[in-house]
Formats: sequence, C-alpha cells, structure tokens
Amino acid sequence: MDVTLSPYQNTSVLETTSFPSSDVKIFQQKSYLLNVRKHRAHASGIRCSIAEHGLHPKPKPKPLKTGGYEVVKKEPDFKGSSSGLCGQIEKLVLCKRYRDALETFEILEIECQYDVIVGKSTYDALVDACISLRSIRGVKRVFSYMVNSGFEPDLYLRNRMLLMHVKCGMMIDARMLFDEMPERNLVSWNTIISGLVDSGDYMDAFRLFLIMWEEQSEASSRTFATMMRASAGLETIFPGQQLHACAIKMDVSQDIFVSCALIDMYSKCGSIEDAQCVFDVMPEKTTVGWNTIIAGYALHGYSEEALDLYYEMQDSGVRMDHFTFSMIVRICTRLASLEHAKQAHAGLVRHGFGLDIVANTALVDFYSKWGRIEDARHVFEKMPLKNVISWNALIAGYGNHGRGIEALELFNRMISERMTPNHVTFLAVLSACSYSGLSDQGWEIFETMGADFKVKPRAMHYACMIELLGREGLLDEAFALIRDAPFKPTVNMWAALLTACRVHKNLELGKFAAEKIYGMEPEKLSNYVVLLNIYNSCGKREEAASVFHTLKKKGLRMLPACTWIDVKKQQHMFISGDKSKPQVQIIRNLKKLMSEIANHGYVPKKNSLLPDVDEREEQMSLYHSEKLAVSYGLINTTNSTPLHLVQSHRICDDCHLAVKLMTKVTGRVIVVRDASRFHRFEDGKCSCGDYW
DNA sequence: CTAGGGTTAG
Repeated sequence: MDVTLSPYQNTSVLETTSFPSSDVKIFQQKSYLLNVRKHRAHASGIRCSIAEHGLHPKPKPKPLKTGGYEVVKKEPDFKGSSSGLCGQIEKLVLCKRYRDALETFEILEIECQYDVIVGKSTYDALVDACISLRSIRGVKRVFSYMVNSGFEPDLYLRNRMLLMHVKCGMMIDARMLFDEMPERNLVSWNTIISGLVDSGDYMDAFRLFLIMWEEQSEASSRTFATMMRASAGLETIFPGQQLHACAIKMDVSQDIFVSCALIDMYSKCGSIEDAQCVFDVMPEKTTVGWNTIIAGYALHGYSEEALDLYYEMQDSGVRMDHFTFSMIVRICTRLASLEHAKQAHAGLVRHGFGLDIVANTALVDFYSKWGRIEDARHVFEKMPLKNVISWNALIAGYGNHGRGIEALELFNRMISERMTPNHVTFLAVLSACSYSGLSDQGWEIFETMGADFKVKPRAMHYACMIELLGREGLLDEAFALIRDAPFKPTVNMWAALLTACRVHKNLELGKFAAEKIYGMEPEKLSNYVVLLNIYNSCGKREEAASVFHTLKKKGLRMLPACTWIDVKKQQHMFISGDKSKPQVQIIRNLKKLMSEIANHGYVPKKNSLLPDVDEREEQMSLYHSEKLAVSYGLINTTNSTPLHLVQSHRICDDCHLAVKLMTKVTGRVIVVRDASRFHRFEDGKCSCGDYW
C-alpha cells in the first residue's frame, strides 16, 4: 500500500502523546470559548463586528526611542574637568555603543568620584546600556553610584532601575527595590511580574498579580500578556482560562500582544483547539500571531498541519521572520523533508536572516540529522556568531555519523575558542566517543568533566557510559555503573543496559533490565512488547501470558510498525506485513534485491532477540515496512538520490543487514531515523557501527 | 511626559 500522508496520520506513533485528546475536556473548553465569544460580542457589539471584517483599527505604533535624552537643564556635570562625560554617555547609547558608554561611565566614576551629579537622562541611558549587555557588574556600579551620590530618583527612574535589575536576572535585588519603593504604579507591577515570569517563578508571579489586582484593582493589556506567559509556564489550563475571562472583561483580549500570548498559553497548556479559536478571531493576523499558532501545532506533534499553515501564511502576504524559518526548519527535521527544508533555507537567506543564529543552528541540526554532515559543517562555518547550542548541534552530528575523532576535535576547538561547554555538550561528546569506540577518551572526559568544567555528570551521561561499556561487551561493568551511580537509576540507564544485553545476547541480565523499565513506565506500550519477547525467548510461558493479559486489560493495542519515506516531495507510508495489490512491483523489486545481496554474503537473520515490535509470523521479515519503503524509494528515484526514512520502531537485525548490503549493490546512501537512533548506510556500512 | 507586553534552535 502506498498512501499519501493524510493529516494526523504521521503523528500517531512517532510523536509524543503528552496531550491525550480527551474528548470531554476539549468539548468543555470549546463551549467555554463559545461563551467567551458571546460575552465579548455582547460587551462591545459594534467594535466586534468591525473587527471581524478586518477593519479593526491598527494598534498605535510604538513611539521611537530616539530623542528624550537631552541633558537635564538644572543638573549638568558641574566640575569643569569632567563636563561632557554625561553627554558623551548618552550619545554613545544612542549609537548603540553600549560597551563604550559603560567604559566612559567607569572613567567618570573613578576620576570624579561622586562629585559629578549624574542627571536623570544619563541614568536612563546607562540603564539601556546595562540591559543590552546583560551586565550585572554594570548594574551594580550604576546603581551604587546613584545611591552614593545621593541622587533621589523619581518614580520613573525607580521603575527604570527596577527594569535594569529584572532584565539582568538580578531578581533578589529587584524584589528589594520593589518592596522599598515609596510609591508604585502599574509599570512597577508589570516590570516585577515580568521578571518573575522570566526567571520561571510562575507561582510568585500569580501571587503578585493577585495582590495587585486586589490592592490597585487595575491591570493593562501588558499585564495580561505577561500573565499569559506565566500561565503557559504552569502548563495548566485553568488559570489561563480565568485570566482570559478577566482580559475580556477588561476589554483587552483583542490586543495584539494579548492575543499572541493567549495562543501560546492555550497551546502550551494542551488545547490547540482553543489556540486556533483565538487565532481565528485575531483582528489582525501579525507575523508573531502566525508564528505562535505554527509553533503550537508543531508542539502538539501536528507537523504536517504546521507546514500547511506556513504556506498559508506565505500566501496571506504577511512578512515572515527569523522565528518563522527557525521553526519551519525544525518541523522539517521531524518530517525528514529535505525539499521543504531546502526551500526554507533559501527563504531564510532571501529574507535577509541568513546570519540568524537560531535559524542557522536549526539548519545545522537538520543537515546533520539527515545524513548531510558536510552541509551542516558548511552552514556552521559560515555563521558569524555561534553559541553553545550551535556547537552542540554539530558535535552531536559528527557523533551520530560515527565520526568521533572529528567530534572530539570540534570539542577541543570549542574550548580553545573560549566557548563554555554545558551538559548537552558532554552528552554529545560522550555519545560520540561511545558510537566510535573511543572508550579511553570517553572515560577521561566523563571523569574530569565535573572538576574541569563544573558540569556534574547526570543520568544521561551515565547512560552514555553504560552504552560505551555495553558496546565492548562489558555488561557487568555497565551494571556496576548503574548500581553505584550517586542517584536513583533512570529508565534511560536501564534501557542502555538492555540494548547491550540484546546485542550481546545476555538474556538473564536483559530480563532484569526489562523488568526494571516495565516497573518504572507501566503505561508505555513498547515496554510490554520488550518484556513479552524476552519472556518468550527465555521460554517463560507463564510470565509472558501474564504480561499479555495485563496489556489486554489496560486496553493497550499493538501498533503495526510503520515507515515513512519522502519521494518527490511526497511522503509515503508503509505498514509492516502489508501484502495488498499495489505492492506487487515493490515486492518483485525487493525479491530481486534480496537475491543480489545474497551474493554479497546476506544470510537472513532470525528474529532478533528483543525486537520492539511483535512478530508472530516467521517469514514476515520480507514485508517489514523499512524494506518495502527502501524498495519503493529505489524504484521511484534516480540513481544518485539518497533515501530518507523515518520509522516508528527500532530497525531489526535483518533489515539492518539487508539495507547495509543494498547500499553496497546500488551505490545509494540510505538514511534511517528509527525509534532509537539515526543510521546512515553507505557502501555496505552503517554509521551506528552495528550497535543500536 | 517618559517606562512595562507576545513567537524560534541543541
């Protein structure tokens, strides 16, 4: 069967299902929103209908930040020698030369002590400089100068000082400043609340909001936009709904910022339907609005729909920005869609975002995940600015391609370029060592990362080391690492051990690991299958029957194994065991291929010891979805085209061997993303080093 | 009088 992918189909198995679609819940939310809309229509009848016809007045343009930095008349710097320094600072800030501005301030500070009275407009400029540079040192110096020189700030300047602390993440000082303010206005409240949200203290944000609501009984659209972010952070829909209702009562729900924040809140709290409703009634669909709803669909695993929305956005004539392209590249990464990604890459450059760090990092990730590590490298080297995420993406790319030496070289280059590695960097480096069998280097890094780089090994780093040991067949050592870990072993650690047991055929320890995993994630289908297969392999019929019984009782259903392949910009899905008529040509070609690879040493492998997918029929392996997909891809593309497959399950031993040899006889590159990792097959070899 | 708000990458 060769189906063009229809909406939702590709998401059922592959994507996360963290948002169970409880019909009742959605129904309630929809009716809630319906009421909300009625309420709004009632509250502002005429405006509403104007809005729905797209005639809603545009929001006022933001006033430009230029001007307003004139020297304060009554308080110029009065010691002759330093006069002009303040004016200089203000001018430097206007030219965005923030570092120079702070340096000039330092001169003023050291040479004139507190004799120079710095005016309000200069402080204002210094606040901008500190915020732009995120300079904690700068904040402390500017603030202490103000206090020590006896300058008495007014409410405006106090708010600016508060903002300066908030934006630099100095929330303890900001809280003190806020508490000590002789008077506060709405701006003060909004500023401190947005700081709390930025630092992830969503509950505190709500507490302060409630105090503000009761004490001042006021709030603006800005307050709601910020509070929606707090609700989104809580990932619970109820508070957000309450705020939505308040926003409607205050007649700010149509505000462009509030609308976007609402879309984001609803999608992050699990209701893409409500997010869509808010998007539908947005008076003016801005770039950010589109971006937010696209991000929402992507978050829920509806990658196809997200891509459709992106093309709709394109047609609507709205300007696309670096946010848009970054997201689209990431969506393409999940869809394995080289064509769409290439177009997005072109669009990115055409629209003038070719230097954007986030979008380029997404591209590095895309190219390296889809077997084009040289392209990833090219994008990376052309980036004028790189951050730790960019480095991590490329290092992980080399690791996944089984090119550990290059990954280590990059890591060293990163250190020499004074980029600080983080825990993700070490994950990439350690797994690169593991994939390439660089066990000495891996151990050295694992043992020194805490002391040398202040990154304590976490569970995932342990899992990497367990895999490293597992590859070498050192199962007892791997088990010891789990037992002696300074924290409770995680599922990932046991899973790494289980993989090692599967590859090295250690049933006893494998059974132990599988039981542990089963105990920790009793709702996950694949764990039942693994356990079931292991019991069957051990001949433990009774245990197997009991697992099967529990599975039935919980209503979990075995899903068929699926593979998707991109051919000529279309995605096609194949299901294991499908023998329907349109397959005839695919099967014929497959049989021909199988006999060809037999000449290169192919011997069918028996069912692997612990497959992820239930296999009841012995001779079914010819009909495995990955073989069907490869056969289809080979028939329908030209000789040099690489094939890209995504599949719901871990590739089996037999398919892995078969695909390896197929790349040898056909000269193709075949890239497979399976449930556990990435395989790049070329010339009879696989990047995973035959361990997965 | 000024100031405070929404979306992206490993």
